[in-house]
Amino acid sequence: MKVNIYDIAKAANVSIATVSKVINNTGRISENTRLKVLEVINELNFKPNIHASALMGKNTRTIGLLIPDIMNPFFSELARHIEDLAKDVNYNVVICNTDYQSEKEREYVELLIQKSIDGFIMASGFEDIEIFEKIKAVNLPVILIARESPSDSLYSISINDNEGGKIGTEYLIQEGHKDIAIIARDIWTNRQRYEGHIEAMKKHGLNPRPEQYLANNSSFIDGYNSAKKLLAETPRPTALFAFNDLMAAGAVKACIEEEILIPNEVAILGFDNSSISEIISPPLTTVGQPLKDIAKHSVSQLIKSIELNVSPTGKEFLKAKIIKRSTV
Amino acid sequence: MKVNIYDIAKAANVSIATVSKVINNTGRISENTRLKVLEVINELNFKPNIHASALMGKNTRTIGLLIPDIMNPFFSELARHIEDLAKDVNYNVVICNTDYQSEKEREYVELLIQKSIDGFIMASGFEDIEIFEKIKAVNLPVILIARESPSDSLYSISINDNEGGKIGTEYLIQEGHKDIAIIARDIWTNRQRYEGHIEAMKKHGLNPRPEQYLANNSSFIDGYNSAKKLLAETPRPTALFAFNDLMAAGAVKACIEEEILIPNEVAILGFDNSSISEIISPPLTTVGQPLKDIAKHSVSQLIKSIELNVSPTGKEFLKAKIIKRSTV
DNA sequence: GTGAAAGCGCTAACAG
DNA sequence: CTGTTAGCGCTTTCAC
Repeated sequence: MKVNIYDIAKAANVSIATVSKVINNTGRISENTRLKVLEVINELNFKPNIHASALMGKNTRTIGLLIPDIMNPFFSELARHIEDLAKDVNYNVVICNTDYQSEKEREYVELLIQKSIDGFIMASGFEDIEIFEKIKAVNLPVILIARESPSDSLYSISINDNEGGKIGTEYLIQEGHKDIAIIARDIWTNRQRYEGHIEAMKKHGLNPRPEQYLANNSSFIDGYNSAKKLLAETPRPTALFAFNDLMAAGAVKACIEEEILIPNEVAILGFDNSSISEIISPPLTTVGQPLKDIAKHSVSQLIKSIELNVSPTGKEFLKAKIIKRSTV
Repeated sequence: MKVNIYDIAKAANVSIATVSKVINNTGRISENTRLKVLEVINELNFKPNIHASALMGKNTRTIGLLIPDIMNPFFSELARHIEDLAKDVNYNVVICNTDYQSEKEREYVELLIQKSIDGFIMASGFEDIEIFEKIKAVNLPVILIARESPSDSLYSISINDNEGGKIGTEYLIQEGHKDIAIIARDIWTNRQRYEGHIEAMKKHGLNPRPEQYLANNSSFIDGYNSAKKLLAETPRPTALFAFNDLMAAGAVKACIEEEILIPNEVAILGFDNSSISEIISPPLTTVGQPLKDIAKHSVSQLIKSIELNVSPTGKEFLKAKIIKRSTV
């Protein structure tokens, strides 16, 4: 029922080696037999068994995408673009939700290595560097995205998070805000952004607030809860800078509930420029990440690494910029 | 470097056949050697090569998930739950975005069949039934979700869309609305919902509006555009029933822009009860689909089919129900 | 209970 | 240019 390379060889009156060669475009084959074989392949609708070639060390044409949570619109957009791009070059992507948990990151990496996928695109927290050793050990390329590489031997493509925190804060200051509260959880990228925030505040002679990470998680409800706390404080901060759009959306909701006018009574600045920022009302002013570019660079870089069998290294930084809408 | 079954056999002083048996819990093995082998496996951190077993016809422990668009929160939630559930039983899921295009559906199915994944969960449009024949031909189980099975030989788990359209409309009527406009695009599920809507309208002696499918797509912006058109009509409909939450969110935005009060001047009813419905303001009243249950049933059913090698058939219907929030 | 050996479908020397 | 052959790492009879 399932047709294999022997069936093709027989039908084309050649050996399986010849068939293999035309499939892979290797060796030297006369145009005549090449055409003949191709014709038979087409006729019998033959698709080479990927597991057999994988056994021989060939690519599986699937890549792994590790993200914290596909329900966060920033990551679902990223995933969408990556999947589209991968499909264009005939790769599949298996998606893994890590919730920023090292344990899950480890499990997924091991599972995917066992399946000998061709490479990783990773957008999780990765506090645990040991994970990367595992991947290096099997010589698989990995691209870190939306998070600067923690090591020189890893290729990363992301914005400069420190600068992101800085330009967001500068913009808020420029709009007249002096008392800015941060809404975020404690993960690597946020620590960078926070530092940028502090630097900007100091540069302008302003005092950063003492609390740093009010939330234990990064979703809508965490943003909402953090904002509720912040809005109850006296003096009330005049601006809320959330380190992702989902949390910013939660803050917007908190303000609406408390009947606090945005942006007049409190300004809200998000981060990411994910689809949610245009969906909510008022639409969110946010520090935009070049999502599409991140996706594009990461898959083209990864595919290149896979097919040329080289390991990319270095850090690539893309520009974040303020996307002005209605909440600041 | 990579340890294989021979290494284990040698280290445990048994044959590879024995090792294979303890891995797969097949045949008869004395407790002693079983323990011994297990110990060695652990020590050497041996993971059987999946491609080799796949070649022998075993499972690959990966399933395919075909959805229209991961950026739609309904599907990203679905995907998240499915992925979590799959991970619990050590399965990976490869996600494919079809945009409701038969062409893409076909390509993905062929690609995934070639990779001999173990089964499909499909939530796309599938106007083209021929796709299912392809899957049947290789004897792979498939679960249709969020879309009633078009054929008796396919297992589907979904709400009854006709009823969903009906209860949404009934609710709107009960709240005093007589002029209800539909916001949707022309796909199978929406046709069912639309029929339910018509039936409910007629039952109450009301005239359904003539336009059916204003949108060519199902996203936020399509909902927004459709709503803009509808809001400009005279007489203006008093209620907008969008067939997904994202479009409903677009309608909400359109109303806010036009300074039309929700729900006093126009009511908006969504469909799905996806996360977006709580994020926007005012929060969306919607026809809720039991997303988690759909996810749970579909993966448990699929895994069962895979491991018992049976093909599920029949249609399973879950209940949709009105989730009251603030837009009606 | 355990092992020898055949073979899953393919690739890659190597020989001709 | 083409074919023979030896594996890749595993499962599965079938003897013992």
